[in-house]
Amino acid sequence: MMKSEQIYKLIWMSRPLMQAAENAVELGLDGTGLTVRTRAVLEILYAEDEATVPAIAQKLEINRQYVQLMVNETLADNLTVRCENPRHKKSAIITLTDQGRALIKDVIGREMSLVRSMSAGLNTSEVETALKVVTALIEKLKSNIESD
Amino acid sequence: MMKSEQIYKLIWMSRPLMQAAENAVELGLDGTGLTVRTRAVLEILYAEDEATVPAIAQKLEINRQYVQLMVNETLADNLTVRCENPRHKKSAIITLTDQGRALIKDVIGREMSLVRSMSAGLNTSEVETALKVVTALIEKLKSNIESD
DNA sequence: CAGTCTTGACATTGTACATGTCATTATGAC
DNA sequence: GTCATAATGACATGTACAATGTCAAGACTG
Repeated sequence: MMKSEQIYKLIWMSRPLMQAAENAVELGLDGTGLTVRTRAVLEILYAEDEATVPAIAQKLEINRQYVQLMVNETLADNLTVRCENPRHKKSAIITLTDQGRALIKDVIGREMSLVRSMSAGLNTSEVETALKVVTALIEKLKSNIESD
Repeated sequence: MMKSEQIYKLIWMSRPLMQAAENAVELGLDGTGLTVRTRAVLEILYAEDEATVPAIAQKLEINRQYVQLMVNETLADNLTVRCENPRHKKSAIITLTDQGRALIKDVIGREMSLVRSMSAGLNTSEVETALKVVTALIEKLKSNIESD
């Protein structure tokens, strides 16, 4: 098979991969009250410590209005709180509550141990290469779209 | 970075990859009247020559009712036709019309040439490895889900 | 302080499906 | 053949994940 055919195939495998990944994540979220999307919000806050709604939207590359809805859910569930923003009185800084931090930490921990159990049969350099190739493909696809 | 962290990262890159890929495909579909989904139907028919609606649904791993809608669209646009099925009078075999075949051939051809232009900087063995790793991950994720 | 941006809130719309139901055949077991 | 069961197409309804538009309040810039 030619290289370009393999790349083509690889690109189209992104959908099954994503579906399988999200199904697996969803399973791990069972009982937590989280969805894949609210989980994504908590994950960002866990990594960044704090962020405004528009900042989260930029990270997730989806629009701020929808992120606002997701954040409002996490606020209602007491997983996050609004803190005063010294730079902008109307735009609150969102941070995790202790409860939220514990929850996302637990979720990510369980996901990581699942991944570890899947890592048998794959060696480090192969994974590294795969990561590099996929990163490059995303870059190339995006730049192709913008160049129109 | 540890191997499992890299795998974790790779898995989560499937969404941006898929989005970038579908955006690129959508761009290539501009003016054809096709959507990413009807394109998928035509692609299967191009590869398989013929298929019933339930068979297409199985390939796409989505439910037959939705596939029926997509197929009906392609029938309305004269890209496919219903042929008699000797094995089942009610379930027509769907095949491409000459118009449909020419269209999907052209679309795939343009996609392939785009991929070729992106393949610089990636060598064959790297792509091969990436394909192998991603395939393995999909397998592992799916079997994990089923084992519950 | 006038004009422009940013943010949050809310309403509307769209896409991509899943699910349920029904009538119409088909098929397989007897 | 007959009868139970399954497969198919058609249609209705529901849902998750958003995009888009609009507005008012507040913030920032010159």
